[in-house]
Amino acid sequence: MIDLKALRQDPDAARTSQRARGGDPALVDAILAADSLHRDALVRFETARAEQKALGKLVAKASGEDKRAMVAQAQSMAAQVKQASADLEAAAANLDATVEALPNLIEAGAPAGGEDKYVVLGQSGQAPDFRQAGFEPKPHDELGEHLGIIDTVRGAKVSGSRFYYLKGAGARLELALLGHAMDLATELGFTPMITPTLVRPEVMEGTGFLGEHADEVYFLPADDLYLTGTSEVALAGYHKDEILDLSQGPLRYAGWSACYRREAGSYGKDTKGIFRVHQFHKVELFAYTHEQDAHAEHERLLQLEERMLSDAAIPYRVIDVPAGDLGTSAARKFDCEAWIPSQGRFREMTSTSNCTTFQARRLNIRERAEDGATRPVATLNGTFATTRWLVAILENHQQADGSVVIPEKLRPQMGGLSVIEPGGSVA
RNA sequence: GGAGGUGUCGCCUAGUGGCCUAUGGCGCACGCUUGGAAAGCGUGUUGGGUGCAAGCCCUCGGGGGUUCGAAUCCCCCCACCUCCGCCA
Repeated sequence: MIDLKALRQDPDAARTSQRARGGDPALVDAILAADSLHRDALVRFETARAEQKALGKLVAKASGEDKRAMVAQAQSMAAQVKQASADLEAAAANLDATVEALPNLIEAGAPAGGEDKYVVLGQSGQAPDFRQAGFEPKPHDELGEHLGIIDTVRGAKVSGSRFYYLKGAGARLELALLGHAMDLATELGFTPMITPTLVRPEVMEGTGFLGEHADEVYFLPADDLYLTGTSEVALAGYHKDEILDLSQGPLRYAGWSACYRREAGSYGKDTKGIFRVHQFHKVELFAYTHEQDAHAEHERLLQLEERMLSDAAIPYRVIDVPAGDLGTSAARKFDCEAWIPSQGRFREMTSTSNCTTFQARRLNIRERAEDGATRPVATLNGTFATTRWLVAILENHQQADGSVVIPEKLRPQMGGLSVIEPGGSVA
């Protein structure tokens, strides 16, 4: 939800943002019109209600003939209030629906335009030169099968396509990766959290995942609960309807959870292996900050993601995601993309978004300003490690014989194992 | 899953249709007192929205309903507690 007050003061900023996203600037004028109608309806309702209250007090004191006359008067007043209330409700619903359609205002500096207008901000880590080593790199699914650590055939037998088993050293590698991510996040001042993955509709709605991502989401009608595609949902919902104290600095959480995605619009894309699956695990960083600190926090989240990618020895580049590809809540988004040797291109591993106050407004998460009034906080999120990273680790660290060297930082959590060999030891 | 109970302000609590503004206590804030403090005394104190402000509106777990008028009566939902059943 955008800031209506700011929109009234500077509608042009919103129009400009809409153009950068490839959206419709006329939406801004529709909101202003709906807002004005709502404000009028509010005044009418409040006036009628005040009158009714005053009259009620007189009725309470009156008796006999007086009272009967006044009750009659109060009855007609009640009808007026009812009408004003209905009008107000309609105006509010109309305003909500109109405002709902407007995505967050983009941050200055975000590239304008669609998906392909991304800007590469930097690159880090060395892509392995397999040609020089004298062999063709295998895709991760082949490596996984060869090593006996990824079983998509049985995954499909048991659960359908895009399901898999991680087995032996594969299971351990994921635990090591996510375990290391939790350790590092904790060391960096994030509170480790294991979050619910089933949430109520209002939480799903509030975090904005029922908008454009609605058909990506699993729903359990028997219980009226949604399966979350990221712990961002539970971490944002955590402080719903609360007034936070950020005087000691931002609230930072690292959420570990299973993630569920229907991948409805991706038939035929990334069908092999575990790159795009219905269920995976993820450690997500989440922060609540003052609105004015959000930009700095966003840069910090990006740095931390980069540090984690380095720990996992994954070569990557950073892109500034263009406005047209930001999603509803984000004002700015940076993705880290790993080099995937078998595909000869970079693929998304992390994504960090600055949602400014957009998400917090919907979820009614505020803080106390110096003058005692409340104001919305900013929320930010970023990927810290996921199952998908195994793809990058396996492919970039494969050797000619199909074995895979485990990144040094992950070895302690794998019992010191340094290489995954076919049918080899797990420890 | 079955039966019963509870939900009022930061905490405890009064309040079964109108009593000016939802009790009272604790806590908290400010003041008086004091060399300074404690105690004592006095004042203030549900929260939220909107407005420069005065003010106005909303708020008794949430949502509907009855009524001129609802914390109070009715319906639905939610959370918690007790007992029974089932279970990793």
